[in-house]
Amino acid sequence: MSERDAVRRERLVTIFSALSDPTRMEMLEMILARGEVGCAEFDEHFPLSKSTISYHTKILNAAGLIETRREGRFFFYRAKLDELEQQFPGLAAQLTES
Amino acid sequence: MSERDAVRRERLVTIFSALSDPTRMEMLEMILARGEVGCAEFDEHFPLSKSTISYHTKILNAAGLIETRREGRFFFYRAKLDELEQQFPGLAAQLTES
DNA sequence: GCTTCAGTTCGAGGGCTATCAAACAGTTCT
DNA sequence: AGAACTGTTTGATAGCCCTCGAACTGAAGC
Repeated sequence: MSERDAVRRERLVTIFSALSDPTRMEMLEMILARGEVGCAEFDEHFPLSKSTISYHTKILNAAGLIETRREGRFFFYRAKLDELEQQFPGLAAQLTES
Repeated sequence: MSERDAVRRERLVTIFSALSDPTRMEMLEMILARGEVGCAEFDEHFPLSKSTISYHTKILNAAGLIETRREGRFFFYRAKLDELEQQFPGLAAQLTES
C-alpha cells in the first residue's frame, strides 16, 4: 500500500461521500439534466432551508463535482463534467437517464 | 421525477454510501486485487475488531457489491464484478491500478 | 457431548452529519 | 448611504454511523 494509493483512495472516498446523500445526488442530477442550475431552483425544489442548500452545494464543490459561477447576487452551479467522466465513465449518462 | 427515478436514485445512494468509508473502499480494493479474500485476511489487515469487520462486509453485501461464500467455519468474499461494472464502468479497473 | 474456533448479532458509547435559525457579507436599487 | 435581496457562515441540536465487548450461532475436533 503506497502513499499514492492512500491519497487516491481518500479522494475517491470524498467523492463517494459527496454522492452518498439523496439530496446531493438529486442536485447533481438536476445539474446534469439542465447544464446549469441556479440556487433559487434548488430553494424551490427542495423542502430545505437556504443554509442547508448551501451546505450541500459546498460539499459537492469540495469534492470537485461542481463549480460555482456568480452573476450579481445570483449563484449558478455547473457540473465538472470532465472530472466526473474521468472518475466515473458513464455515470453522468446514467444519472441523466429518464 | 417519476417513481422509478426515486428507486434508482436510492439504489445509487446505497452504493455510494457503501463506498464512502475508507475501510470498505480498501476492502473492495483487496477483493478486486486478489479475486477472493478470506475474513481472516481482513482481520489481520485492519486494526479493527471482528464485529466491526463483519459490520463492513455486511454493508458491502447489502449494497450488492460483494457476495459471501462459506467453507466450513471460514468465510470468503468475492466481488460482484458484473453488477459493479454495469453500475460503474471502469471503476474496478481504477481501483486495481497500482 | 463438550470444547474450541470463526463470524454474526446485540447493546452501548463517541463522533460525525444533516438540519435549522440567526447573524453576516456582498450586490443591487433607490 | 441606506434598504432590500441572495446566499454563506456560525452555533446548536437530533439522529445516524463506526466502534467495541459481550453474548450468540454454527462448524470442527477431541
